Amino acid sequence: MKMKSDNKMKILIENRKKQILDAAVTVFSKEGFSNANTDDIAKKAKLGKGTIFRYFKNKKILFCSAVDRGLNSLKDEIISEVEKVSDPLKKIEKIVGSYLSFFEKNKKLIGILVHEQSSFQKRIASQYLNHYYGNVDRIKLIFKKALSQGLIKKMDINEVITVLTGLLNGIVYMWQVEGGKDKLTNKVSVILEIFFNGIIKNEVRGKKHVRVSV
Amino acid sequence: MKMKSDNKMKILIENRKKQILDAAVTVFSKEGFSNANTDDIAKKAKLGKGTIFRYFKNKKILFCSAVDRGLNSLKDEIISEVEKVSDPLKKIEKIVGSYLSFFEKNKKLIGILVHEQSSFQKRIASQYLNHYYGNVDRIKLIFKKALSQGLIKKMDINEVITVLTGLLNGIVYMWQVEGGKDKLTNKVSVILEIFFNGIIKNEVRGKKHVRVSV
DNA sequence: TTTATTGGACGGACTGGTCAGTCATAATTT
DNA sequence: AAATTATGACTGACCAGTCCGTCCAATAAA
Repeated sequence: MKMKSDNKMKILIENRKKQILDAAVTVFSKEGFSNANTDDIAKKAKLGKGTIFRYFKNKKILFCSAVDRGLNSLKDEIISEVEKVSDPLKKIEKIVGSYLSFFEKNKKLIGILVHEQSSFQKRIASQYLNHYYGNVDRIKLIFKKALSQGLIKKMDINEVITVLTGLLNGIVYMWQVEGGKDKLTNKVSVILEIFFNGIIKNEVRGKKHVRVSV
Repeated sequence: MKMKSDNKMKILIENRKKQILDAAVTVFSKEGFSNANTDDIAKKAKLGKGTIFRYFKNKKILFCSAVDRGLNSLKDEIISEVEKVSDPLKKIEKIVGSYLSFFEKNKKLIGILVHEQSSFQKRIASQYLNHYYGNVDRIKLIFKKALSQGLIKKMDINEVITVLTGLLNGIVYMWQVEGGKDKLTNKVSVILEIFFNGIIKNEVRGKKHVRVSV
């Protein structure tokens, strides 16, 4: 029985998988899940179609692997940026900055994440929300610290985080819909200015009273 | 030669179309464009498949018609709410409130709008952005007035609007992903508080300086 | 009023094309 | 030469859109 050393083996397999995932990301991003066809992915990866299915049991698993790889690297990047500073407000700045910078560098992923929601509502519940709430827990700690240090107003932290994450997702999404022309990271300063200080003039603040009638 | 009066005819056709669109919205929302099959839509509409295609040339046109109907009624609803008040800040409140309230009432549409982006990148450019920017122009006027009345800080209005619309889209989207449990309109007050006043405590404002490093 | 005629609305079986996934064979590695 | 890895033609399922037969309601004829 011939056998490569387990180690060498694993590296080879990982390389092949990476090669396939890279092709898959490109095609899925352009075509969406249903429209993408596996022949195209194989062609793009310069492999036979059979090979694709040797490494990923089926199209769905291939797609989900691409999503997971993306979400994990997003998480890693945010964490490593946030750790660079200690002040809670600075950490929030880092979250916003690294989130936008990540998607600027990984534009193709945006399409894929949208498609995931579109094609696998079920999976969302488990996988995406896990990723998402994994991050949210970490973010929550940062806000709690900001609150205890008296930096931010007394507000429901969960609601504030919903607004921030919704805001980030929305901006990234719209940027991509509009064609991703200008730099996404240009928007960091406006986002932070509004999120931290709001749009209302200081002189006016308090005079006008926000009362909502839906 | 027999012929119903043109008028009666038109009403009949409109009813039929509405019946089909309602079924289509349900199925497309649940399944997405590619996954939805026209047999199911026909069944849901209690019509034969042939009939569906008598009223809508093909699946794509049926889908787009559903999107258009939705976007138009969203636009109508926002405009009618905004017209009820004259103060620019109150108008902004109305935009936020009616936007969320619309999607709370038309939850199925959220899925469909996501799918549109997912399935018809090309069409987005024309149809959706038309709708979108049609609204944006109207919103821009409101912000300009707020600015000229000295209510809001001197900021790039386009950027502010990007943030607001991104924020709204993002919140609606996330709400739906999470299952649309609690009332979406509950979030109006936090959104406005943050958008108008920011999260930072007044005492702290200005001391801490926002400086972004991406 | 009753019966015949007819145009067009409707249904759903059918078709032609597409594509995920398989498998028998070929190539390559050990 | 044995074992492992790669390949791409093939197949069976699926589904948008068609097409022809049925049915009904409105008019005309009796």
